[in-house]
Amino acid sequence: MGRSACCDENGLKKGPWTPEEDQKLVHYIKRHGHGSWRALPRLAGLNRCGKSCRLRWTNYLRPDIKRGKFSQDEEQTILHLHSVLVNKWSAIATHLPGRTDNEIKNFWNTHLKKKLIQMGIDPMTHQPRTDIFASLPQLIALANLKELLENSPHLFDDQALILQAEAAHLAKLQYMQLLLHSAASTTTNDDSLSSPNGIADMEALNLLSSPVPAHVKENQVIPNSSQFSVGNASSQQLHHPTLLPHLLDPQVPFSFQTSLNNENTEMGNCSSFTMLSQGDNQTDNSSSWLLPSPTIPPTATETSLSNPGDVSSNSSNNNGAASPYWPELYFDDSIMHEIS
DNA sequence: AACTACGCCAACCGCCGAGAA
DNA sequence: TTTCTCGGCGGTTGGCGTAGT
Repeated sequence: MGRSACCDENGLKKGPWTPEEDQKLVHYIKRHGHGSWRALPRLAGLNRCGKSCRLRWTNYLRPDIKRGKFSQDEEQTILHLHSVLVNKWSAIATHLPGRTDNEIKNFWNTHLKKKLIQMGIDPMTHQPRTDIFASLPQLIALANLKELLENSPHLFDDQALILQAEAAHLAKLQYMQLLLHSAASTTTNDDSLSSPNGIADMEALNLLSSPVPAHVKENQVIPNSSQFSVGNASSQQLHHPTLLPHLLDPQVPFSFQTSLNNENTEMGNCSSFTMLSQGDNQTDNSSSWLLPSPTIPPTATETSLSNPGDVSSNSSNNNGAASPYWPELYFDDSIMHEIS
């Protein structure tokens, strides 16, 4: 059970491989096979440890390695396999010919994990996150409306909507207050920020400062409208990954269009507005958000004393008990069906 | 143009299990 | 049974390139 001795040897070269070293390694393995990795460096004339040679060969020099960007199919495969196998990179790699475990691991850590976090999905469980951070992306999207309205007032003709965006912005501030309160009460005896979820939470916190994408201000339009509403108690809660990127991904342009078809809901009067996709000029099958009219916000004291669990329990409650002042997004069942 | 921050990814580190001595 | 070597694995690091200021 001892440690590999080769790593402890002194005088062996480390760091990036030179083309000459690559050539020596490839030439030797093509002629003799790798055989014993421990003996290989000496036989091949390399001043490296066997482990370094093995990694260089398996991760880079092997002739059957596929390089370049991951395809959509490969990405889906990784997501699926990771939901089953978790961080068993070598096992995942066996299902992706030409890809190494190292390459898949890097791709996961630099792309897919962040993508899932932005969608409000726990990258370890592949389930919607149920803690207070789970609804953060939605909240940010709402809060950013305020900036959108401020920067592009000509896009909107609904004074009530402006008030509602102001309310969403206030909610963002209160949410941050809650987070600070939560952090302050846990720093002394809690290592949540160093836990896997803590890291995700830190990344989620970074999203708080995400700006309104520039193209939004330019009133661009994107394909395929998406409809969802805010605060409609009878609708299905939004934890669907398909639409959030439209709100969060700067690569996905979108714009808004308001209309004054106020509706009475359990949340009070709602104004709808539409998220338009590129090339979508019609409003009959376009999509609307229903923003609840502002209500009296909880006081700072009430907010800071709130149990974060209350927020998440609201989030998981489809019976409409959610506080109107914690912005929550809901899908109508028909829309969920359309998406799926 | 210079500096900084950030993302990407090749390579390393340290642990583990299998199997040989 | 114990000890040791080896190959394999997942986590982490550090250097490089690029975007932003």
